Amino acid sequence: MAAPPSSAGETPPERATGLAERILALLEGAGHRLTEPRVQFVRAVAALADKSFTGEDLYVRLRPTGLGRATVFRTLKLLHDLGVLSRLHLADGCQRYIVAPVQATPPASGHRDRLICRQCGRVAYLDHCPMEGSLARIRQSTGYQVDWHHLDIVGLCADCSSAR
Amino acid sequence: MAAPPSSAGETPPERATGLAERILALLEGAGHRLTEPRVQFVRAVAALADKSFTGEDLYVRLRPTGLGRATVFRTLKLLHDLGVLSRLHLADGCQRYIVAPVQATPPASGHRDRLICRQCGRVAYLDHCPMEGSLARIRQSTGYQVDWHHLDIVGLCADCSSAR
DNA sequence: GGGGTTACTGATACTCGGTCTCAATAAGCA
DNA sequence: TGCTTATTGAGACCGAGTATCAGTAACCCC
Repeated sequence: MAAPPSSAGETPPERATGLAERILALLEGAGHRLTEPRVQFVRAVAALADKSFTGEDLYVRLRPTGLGRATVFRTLKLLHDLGVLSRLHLADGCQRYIVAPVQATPPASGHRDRLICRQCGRVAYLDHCPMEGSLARIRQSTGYQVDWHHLDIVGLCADCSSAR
Repeated sequence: MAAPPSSAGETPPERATGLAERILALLEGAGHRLTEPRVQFVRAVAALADKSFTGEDLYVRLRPTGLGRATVFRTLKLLHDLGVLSRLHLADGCQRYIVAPVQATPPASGHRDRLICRQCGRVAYLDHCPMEGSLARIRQSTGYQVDWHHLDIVGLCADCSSAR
């Protein structure tokens, strides 16, 4: 169920540029240097915003520019630590990354539940956590003290389901 | 957050034996041979019921009996295909297995949501999916056609939280 | 019980996704 | 300009799991 390799449906250039600039500013603000390989990496990530991708996807995409494998995974980890990227864990065990949503006021629980399109890899976020009302009930019925939960919802986005 | 290697809190021998017999019967019923290594494997799995474990955990546990690495992963896959085991995907990306709950009447949606204890690895199941009521709302607000979802809830089980 | 067929086994090499190490390079600052 | 240090790419390595293959043993028929 990997996203198709074509660039159809990719983030429009002007939006990607804005996002890349924001990520680069964040990187610089955190005291990291803005090197050429990093700028290329961030641009590639921004072009894939709204979609999920693996480290390998990015490496294949960036290899022609001379970027090394270690650098790709290192920068992936750096952006994840900075909160720019977040990890998805799909049912097949495959790990993918997505650009985390930029929010003025993050939800109190510190997480956002995601919808992933199994066709194009696009990701959407839920405004409200469907679990919110259930946690007290779960604690009562199971005795478990819930620390956090992880919810991934997989389906077809509006575009992909209307394209069928 | 790996489960402690001690055998404290393990499934009681008489329950584990009953479970092992049921799994072996299922294996035989599906046309597979009941070899000595398989019986040992199934016993080890049954002793870990209610808990989650990795392939490596099982291999380490069974290695003294002479069971090979390939056989452990092969049998893990076999039991997973038969529906005896199911896979967990934790937030750290680590994959674990658990003995799937044996039910007279499986839920209509064909899945069960799980609670995992981060201390002892024990797994509990929710009777009702907390997502049930939300799916229509999600479809309306996002346009996504939901195929399936994956929910893992992590916390402390009653025993572990009272032991603190 | 004997023999043939074939599922199953353990050893080992391999794959895949990711990390670690290290010497070379380049960004940033005095 | 020169120094310090973060960053880089190459490549070895790691952990979890899979594929291959020759040997073994379970099962079935006689």
